[in-house]
Amino acid sequence: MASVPSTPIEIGLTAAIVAMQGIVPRILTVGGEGEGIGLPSGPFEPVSHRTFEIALRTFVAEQTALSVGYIEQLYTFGDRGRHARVGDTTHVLSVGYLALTRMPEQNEALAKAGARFAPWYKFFPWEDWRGGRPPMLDDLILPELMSWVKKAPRGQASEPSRALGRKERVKFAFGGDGAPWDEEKVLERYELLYEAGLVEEARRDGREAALARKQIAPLGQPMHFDHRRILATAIARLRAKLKYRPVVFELMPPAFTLTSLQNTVEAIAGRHLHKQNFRRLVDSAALVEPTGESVKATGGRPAALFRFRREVVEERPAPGLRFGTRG
Amino acid sequence: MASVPSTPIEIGLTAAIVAMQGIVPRILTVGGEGEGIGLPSGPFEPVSHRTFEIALRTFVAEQTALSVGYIEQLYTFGDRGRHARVGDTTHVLSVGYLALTRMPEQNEALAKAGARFAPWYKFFPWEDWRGGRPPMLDDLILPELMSWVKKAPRGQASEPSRALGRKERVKFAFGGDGAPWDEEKVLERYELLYEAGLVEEARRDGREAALARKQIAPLGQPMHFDHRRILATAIARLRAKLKYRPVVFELMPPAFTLTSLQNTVEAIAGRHLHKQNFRRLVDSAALVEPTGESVKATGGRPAALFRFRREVVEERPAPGLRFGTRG
DNA sequence: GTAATAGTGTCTTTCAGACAGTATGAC
DNA sequence: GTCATACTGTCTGAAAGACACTATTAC
Repeated sequence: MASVPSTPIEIGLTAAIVAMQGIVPRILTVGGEGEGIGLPSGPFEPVSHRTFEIALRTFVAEQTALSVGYIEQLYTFGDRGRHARVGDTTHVLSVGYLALTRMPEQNEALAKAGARFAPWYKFFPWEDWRGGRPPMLDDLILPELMSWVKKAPRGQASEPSRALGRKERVKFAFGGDGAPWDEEKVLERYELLYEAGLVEEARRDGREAALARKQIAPLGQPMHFDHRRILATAIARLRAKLKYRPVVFELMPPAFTLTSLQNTVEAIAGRHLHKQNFRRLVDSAALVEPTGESVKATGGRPAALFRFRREVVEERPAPGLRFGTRG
Repeated sequence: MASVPSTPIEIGLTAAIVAMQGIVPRILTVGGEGEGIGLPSGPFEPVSHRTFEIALRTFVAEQTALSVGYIEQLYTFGDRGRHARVGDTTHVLSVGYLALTRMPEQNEALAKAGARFAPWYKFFPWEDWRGGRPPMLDDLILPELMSWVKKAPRGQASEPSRALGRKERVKFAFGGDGAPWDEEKVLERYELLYEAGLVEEARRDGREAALARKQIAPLGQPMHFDHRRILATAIARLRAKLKYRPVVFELMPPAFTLTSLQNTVEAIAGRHLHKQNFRRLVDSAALVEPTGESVKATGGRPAALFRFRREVVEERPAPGLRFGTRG
C-alpha cells in the first residue's frame, strides 16, 4: 500500500481568479499573443508550503501581485490525455482552485507580470444568455453535435444503464426537446464539445473526432493545457454557489447599489433576473443593510447604497440568493 | 513553471464507499483490532491508470472484491500535518472519493480481504438526530467547546474580518443561540472538534490543545491518517447532494417501497422527515414509478413497490428530494 | 375486533413570479 | 413637462408544512 511511485509526479496548482468590471465577469490570465493563453499556475512544493492554499496564495502574489480573498478548491484533474504536450513526465496532475477578488484600481503590476483580466465569456460565448439565446447554439453547436450523435459507434454499452447515450447527453447538457437550459451545466457542455471535437483543445490533444472534422470557426478562445476545463468548472461552481452561499459579495465593493449587485449576479449566471423579485429576495434574505448613503450618477433617481451583513452566515443554514429558474 | 519536484510525492486515492443496510448507513472500512481502522486506499500509478476513477475502481475491486456504481471526487487533501506518522516522505497527498453501492448479499469476499461495512455513525455519533438531539452534544461536546472558546489566544487577527472567531465558528457549525442545526455542516463540526483537540486524531497528530486537555471519553471512533476527515466530507457531500440529484437510488435495490426510500434518506440526513410530505415530494418530483408489485412482509398493509425513473435526469435541471428544513 | 403499517384528502402558510404603479433625479 | 432610473404595493398560483382520515394486512 505504501509503494514508491515509479514515475516522478508533479502537482500543479491552477487558479481561476475572478473579478467583476461593470457587467463583465473577468478571469485572470497569463501569456497570450502567439504563445497561447492560460490560467496562472505553479508547482506545489511540499517542503516549503504547508497547505495548498498557502502555496496558491504565495505564487499568485508572486506572479500577479494580487492578493485574493475567497479561495475554494474545485477539482483535481489527473487525466494524462488532456495534459501538457511538453512531454509525458511533467504536470501529470493539476489541482484547480476558484478565487474571488475585487478588480484592482491599478493594473500595472499585473501587466508587468504578463497577466491580465480577460472577459470570461470570450472562452465560453455560448454561456452568456443576457442578450437572449446565443445564435451560435442553433447555427453551429447543435447542428455539429447532432452529426456527432449520429456518428456514435454501435453497441458500445460497456457501462450498464448508467451511462447515457450521446443523444441523451446532448439533451441533458444543452436542453431542448422539453429539457430546459440549466446554466450550471457549464462543465458538462464543455466536456461534450471536447468529446465531439468542436473545441480547439480536442484537436491539439489529438482526438480522432477533431481530426476527422472539417475546419469550422473555433468555439470560443482556447487555453493552455486543461485550463479551459478548469475555468468551466469554476464558472459552474460559482453559478451554483451563488444560490446558497453569499459569495457574490466577495466580488462587490464595500458599498454598492442593488442594481449593481443584480448586474453582478446576472453576469455570473449569464442570464437576466426579474428585478422586483431580485430586490425582494435580497431584502427578505436580510443579506444587506443600507449604509444611508446614495449615489446620483446615472441620470435617474439616485440609488441607495448597501453593505453586506456578514452576520447572516451564522444565522441561517444556506444564505444565498436563491433566484429561481425563470427570468 | 515546470520545475522538478524536490521531494518525491505520492498520491493516495482514498474511497468512502457507502451502502445501506435497513436503516443503518454503512461505510466500507479496512483494518481494525489493534492496528486501527481506515478507509480503503491505494496509490495512484500514472503509468498504469489513465484516470483517477479507473485507478480507484481497480484497487477497490482488488482490495474488496466489490464493484461500485456511482463515483464522485470529493476533495484533495494536501496538509502535511494531518498525515501519516510513518515518516515524512510517504502519502503527502490524498484524493478523496465518494462511492455509492448496494450492500452485497455475501460479505465473505469482503471479510477475506479484511474489509467490512461499519455503521458510519460509530465515527460521528453526534450526527445522528433520528432519536432526537444526541445528549452528548449538551453533556460533552458543547461544554468542552465553550472552554476552548474561552482559551482563545488574544489579538490573533492575522486574517481580516473574513475569519470568524472561535465563538462564531462554534455557533455556525453546531447551531444554538438562534442559529439552527444544519445537517450538512458535518465537515465544519469535525474540523472544529479536531482543532479543539476533542477527537483522538488531534492528540495523535500532536496538537497542543489535545495534549493539554485532560483525558475524557473519545468522541466517536477514530480512524487512520485523515480518513475520518474524508468520511466527514463524504457524508456532508452526500447529505447536500440528496437534495438536488437523485443519488439515493444508487443505494436502493431496483424495486423498493416508499417507506424504505424514506428510511434511507433519513438515515443519510440523520433526521426524521414528515411522512406525508415526503411521499408527495417523491410523487410530484416524478422520480419513481410503480412496478405494479407489492410486498406483504411487515405485518401491516402491503407496500407497493417502485422503481427509479432514470429519465428524470434529462427532464429537469435539479431532480432531487428537496426536503425542507423541518421534520 | 386490535395492532400495525400503507396510503389519501385537504387546509393553511409561505413564497416565487408577475402585474402595475409611485418616487426622484437630469434635461 | 419628458425621459430614465430607483423603488413599492399587491395579486396569483405553486409549493411546504401539518392536520385528520381511510385502506389492507396479521393476529
